[in-house]
Amino acid sequence: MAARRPQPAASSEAARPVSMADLARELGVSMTTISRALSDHHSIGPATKQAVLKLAKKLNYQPNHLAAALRKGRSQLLGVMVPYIEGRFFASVVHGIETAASRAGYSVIICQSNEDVAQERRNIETLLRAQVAGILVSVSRTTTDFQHFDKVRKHKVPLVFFDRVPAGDGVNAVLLDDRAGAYQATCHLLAQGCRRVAHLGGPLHLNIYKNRRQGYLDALQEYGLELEENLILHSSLTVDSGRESMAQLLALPTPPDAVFSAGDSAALGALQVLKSQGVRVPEDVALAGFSNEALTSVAEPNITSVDQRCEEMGQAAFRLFTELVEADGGALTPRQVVLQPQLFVRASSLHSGVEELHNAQPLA
Amino acid sequence: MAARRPQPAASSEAARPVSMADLARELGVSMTTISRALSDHHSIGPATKQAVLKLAKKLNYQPNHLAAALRKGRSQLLGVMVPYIEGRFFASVVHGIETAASRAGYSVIICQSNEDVAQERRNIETLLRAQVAGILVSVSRTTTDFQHFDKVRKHKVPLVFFDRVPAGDGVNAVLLDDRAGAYQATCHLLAQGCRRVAHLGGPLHLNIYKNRRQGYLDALQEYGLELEENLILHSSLTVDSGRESMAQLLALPTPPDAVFSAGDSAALGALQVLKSQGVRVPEDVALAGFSNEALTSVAEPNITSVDQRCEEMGQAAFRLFTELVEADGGALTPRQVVLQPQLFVRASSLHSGVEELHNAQPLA
DNA sequence: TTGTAAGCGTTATCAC
DNA sequence: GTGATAACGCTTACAA
Repeated sequence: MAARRPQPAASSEAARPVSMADLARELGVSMTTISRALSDHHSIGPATKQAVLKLAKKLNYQPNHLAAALRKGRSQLLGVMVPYIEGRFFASVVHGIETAASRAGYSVIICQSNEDVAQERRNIETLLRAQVAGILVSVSRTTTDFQHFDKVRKHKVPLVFFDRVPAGDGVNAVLLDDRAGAYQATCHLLAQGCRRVAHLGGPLHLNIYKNRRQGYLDALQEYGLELEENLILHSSLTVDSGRESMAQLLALPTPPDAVFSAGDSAALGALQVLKSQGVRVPEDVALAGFSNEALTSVAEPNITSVDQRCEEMGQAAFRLFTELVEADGGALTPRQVVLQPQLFVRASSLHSGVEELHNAQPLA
Repeated sequence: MAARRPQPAASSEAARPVSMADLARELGVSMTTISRALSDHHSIGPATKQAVLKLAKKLNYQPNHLAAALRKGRSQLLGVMVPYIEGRFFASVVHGIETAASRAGYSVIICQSNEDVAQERRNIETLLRAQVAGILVSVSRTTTDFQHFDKVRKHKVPLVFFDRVPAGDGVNAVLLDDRAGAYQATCHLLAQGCRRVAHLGGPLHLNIYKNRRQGYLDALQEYGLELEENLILHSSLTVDSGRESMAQLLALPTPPDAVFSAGDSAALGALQVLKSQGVRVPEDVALAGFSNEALTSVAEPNITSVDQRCEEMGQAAFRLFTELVEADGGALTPRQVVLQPQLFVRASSLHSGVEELHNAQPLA
């Protein structure tokens, strides 16, 4: 005799999970019959099918997905990689993905790159070894070289990027129209009568911040306003950098009458400084942020912000994945899905005399 | 000929992933040798080993975890189920688990029960079918019957509960000492000189809220104070219910001089009502919450709160799992790990004349 | 409608 | 130190 069970189970209890072979033996039929009965195949007698199902339930049979996946050459596992899972944005996107995936019979393997390319590379390897049916990824901040993703394509594993995507249009991706969101927010501030709108921007090597800045610029142009360089300040967009930037803006000979921040935390910092200096919000300075974080509804006044449609992004990413699966061999040209953000207008930007809005108004 | 490749690949490109057999054929050695070389087995010549490794790299060989798992009878997949992944608490716990797991070579499959027992049952089935090496779970709010978990034990799959655990001590679990956290927070309020401390509690059928209430009661007793029933209000602990409860408390003949809320959202609601009625916080009413959510540092004044050690909980849960794996057949008696919460004192509860604290003080 | 048997890619046992 | 080969549990082409 050659190979034996991995765990010979020195103890008395064998406790081996029941397999199709067990069911077949018990019922005196072939494994084929069992397989067909369980997978609802058409050529199977209703009587036999019932018998199999009944026995399966009785013996508490659990199909082994690993074995099926090995045989079929594809698993029901979906790899999802995000920079980190904490924080509203990625958690919500993952929620969206998981919900859609589980409905479609997929299980989600979650990985974090921790904003580290090396970790990102390792995760890709791990996912490929796990034989995932597809990979959905939002790239790390430190990723500039995308070779490790070529490997995914080489293995013919469907690959979808979301939110943070490599430059170029040779990839399948779901992203937010950051430019449009920023444009909407800035236009809203201008529509309130503000004419000196400042901008707190993020690092320009990231697409999202470049686009948000562009949306801001486009809005100014739409209103025929001159661009004032010293009203634009770039930073890491933390609460603290928002404070610093705001202090700087207030020190200008002619301070702004509105601020559009490319992030909510910086908007919060700005708000704190404004209040501490006795500047009224929104009367003296109107304020809008980006991301629609929970804090926007906690700060006083509530902060107007651009919602990123996190959950829809997750759903869209999964849908794109399923399309790739269905297209399979058919060389599908890479597709980019662009989601439209939604402006939530709150008290921090309303000049209309309304003191506070508890329920924010989404603006089409 | 019988069975053939699942995807005969009508197109010209076969693109089959390279297997051990391919390496063996190429090098003219047996598969055994390949396997040994790759898994760093002791009986293998250094020369052959190098040759194998080199060829593997050259042909871009990727081990198939599915096949290995099937053969070995155990995978490197870890099932994690939470009620939902959004929100600071569970996201952080999952972060902790994933970080520890990936370091140890495990991949994490994430599931959400959406607070629904039926979904929870389905998820358990899915995880078992995926042949996970273990399951880490925080049970849904609607779970009262725990039979589906018996199935996990029957399959000899290590099972660890965290935070929300079934009653009884027959399970492996990691939990927070909610009583101690509540006790600390209440004692802190009492130490500030407050003598009429109210309590906003959650649904008592949940252990965590029962324990937080108990901690509150213990603190009162410690200070020799009488329990006043009408200072205790139970609700769902949302922002709105916090508002309602606070309004009710302020309407009392003798309103409280402090409030300990079993949740941060309700504490925020209470704060809003206090401020709108011109009651000074903390001078007239001191305030403390539970969970140390991000909002506690956004609200003005910042809200004192009990931190739940989310990440440590994730790490502890994974560590408990590994212990179970190592103990294996050795019938290990179920173990409960209890984590100590940490009080973050902020401006909402400080009578010492300090107006605001930007950096919260953790209290041992 | 049912059965036979090959094969997915790996690991482990035995023999050399 | 190396090789031959069975086995893990499942799906499926083909035969009956």
